[in-house]
Amino acid sequence: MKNTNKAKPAADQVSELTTNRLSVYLRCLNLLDAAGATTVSSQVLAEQFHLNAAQIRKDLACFGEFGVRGVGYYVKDLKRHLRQILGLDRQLHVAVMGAGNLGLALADYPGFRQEGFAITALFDTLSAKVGRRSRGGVPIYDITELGEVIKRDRIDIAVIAVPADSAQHVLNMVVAAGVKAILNFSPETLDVPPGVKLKSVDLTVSLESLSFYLARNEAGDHEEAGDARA
Amino acid sequence: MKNTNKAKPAADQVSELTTNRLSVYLRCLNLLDAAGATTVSSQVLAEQFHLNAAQIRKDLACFGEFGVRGVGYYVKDLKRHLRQILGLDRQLHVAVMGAGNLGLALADYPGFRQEGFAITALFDTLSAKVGRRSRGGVPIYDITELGEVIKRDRIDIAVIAVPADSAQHVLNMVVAAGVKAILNFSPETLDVPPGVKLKSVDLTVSLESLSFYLARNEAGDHEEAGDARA
DNA sequence: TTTTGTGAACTAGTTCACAGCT
DNA sequence: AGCTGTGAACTAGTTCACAAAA
Repeated sequence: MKNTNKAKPAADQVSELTTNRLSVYLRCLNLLDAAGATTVSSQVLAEQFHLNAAQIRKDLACFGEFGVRGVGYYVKDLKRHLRQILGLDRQLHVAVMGAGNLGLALADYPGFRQEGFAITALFDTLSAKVGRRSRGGVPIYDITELGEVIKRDRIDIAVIAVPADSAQHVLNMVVAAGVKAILNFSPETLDVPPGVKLKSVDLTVSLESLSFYLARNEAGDHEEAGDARA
Repeated sequence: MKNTNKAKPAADQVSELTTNRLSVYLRCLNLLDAAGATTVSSQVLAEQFHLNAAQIRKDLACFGEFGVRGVGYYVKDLKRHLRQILGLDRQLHVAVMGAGNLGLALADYPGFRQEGFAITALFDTLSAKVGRRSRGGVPIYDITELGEVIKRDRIDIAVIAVPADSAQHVLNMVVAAGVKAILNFSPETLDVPPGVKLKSVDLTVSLESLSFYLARNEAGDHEEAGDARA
């Protein structure tokens, strides 16, 4: 019954919600480690962000038995395991498509570099931008050089930050160049071939959901906001 | 049983997943309207983005009966309803906290202006930035002017794009100034008082979930990628 | 006939509660 | 005693399938 050191049997079918939380756990462990903690219980971890202790244990249980009963989890140990599970134990190379405001900001975003991602290339079609660099020093290439640069820099992940009307076209290009994982910021429903993972961040949807909340709560403003019932 | 023209009985308890989809529906309807379509069925709408027709009907049913049996939905009509439900029938004022790369990019992001949001203020602590403007013309104020400007510009939504270590502090300030809805881009677990809505976009988590996918699929590369089983 | 609106069935995700290690 | 790992119970979300309306 002991798993023979690799991953657990059911590990193929891990939900996206779980993997997102693993990222969050890792971030918290980095903090705890920096603060000098050697062990942490799921209880304490759960209180930090507003989460349930059983959920944390279940999430981790998908990948092995990392805890020690009566003690909790060894911070450094669990950190290492999470990094390995998330594939952060080697450097991943990232390219950003579109050197507009958003593309340039993402290319220089410190949060990406921090966890071991290397953003090594920006792409654009505007010849005025090609050949220059982002403030942080990421070179801007012409989109026609895509295939070549992606091979050379061994790009693992492409970030799409181009206008909506060219998003699908650009996606097709990076897929053709062999990229298997894409983070999309354009507000479009994009099609990807099987075997390629697409994750979308929709900024407009996020803002509009706040607008929805405000519209609802102004209507029922006489009620105590936040948890009005019936 | 007919709802008396306003919202449906159970409309208070609408899930976030549903409201996010409403945004997406609206975007699609804008496209259809521009393309000259007068009606659309849930079936057709569902095929556009990869979604289920029953789900679209259920989502809409939370707010009323907008469809016509045998016909579908009148595009202009449904569009107007969705705009009203999402609170986009009036202009919402947005302030961006943090005039770094990301804050400046968000302040000028065209997708926000498009659906009727007005980004009217940026805030920062660096005196070198204060008094200047973003490329798109949004003025940068000192954070000490926060309360005053938020009142004057009637800010409805604050976007947090400051470094992680000052995120909670900045959040407290905008809440104290009376803002009831916050879009957070910092990678922190933030606390908000009841009655304030916080929505977080975590860029690092998004990238790391792609990393996880890649790590998994390289391990089992012999298998047909995308839906490998057992 | 076509397509909505919706109860019923199903699937996924979360929380509880406790046996079993340390 | 303390805390993990996990089946069982529960809750939320999705899809099916069909009666009722145009």
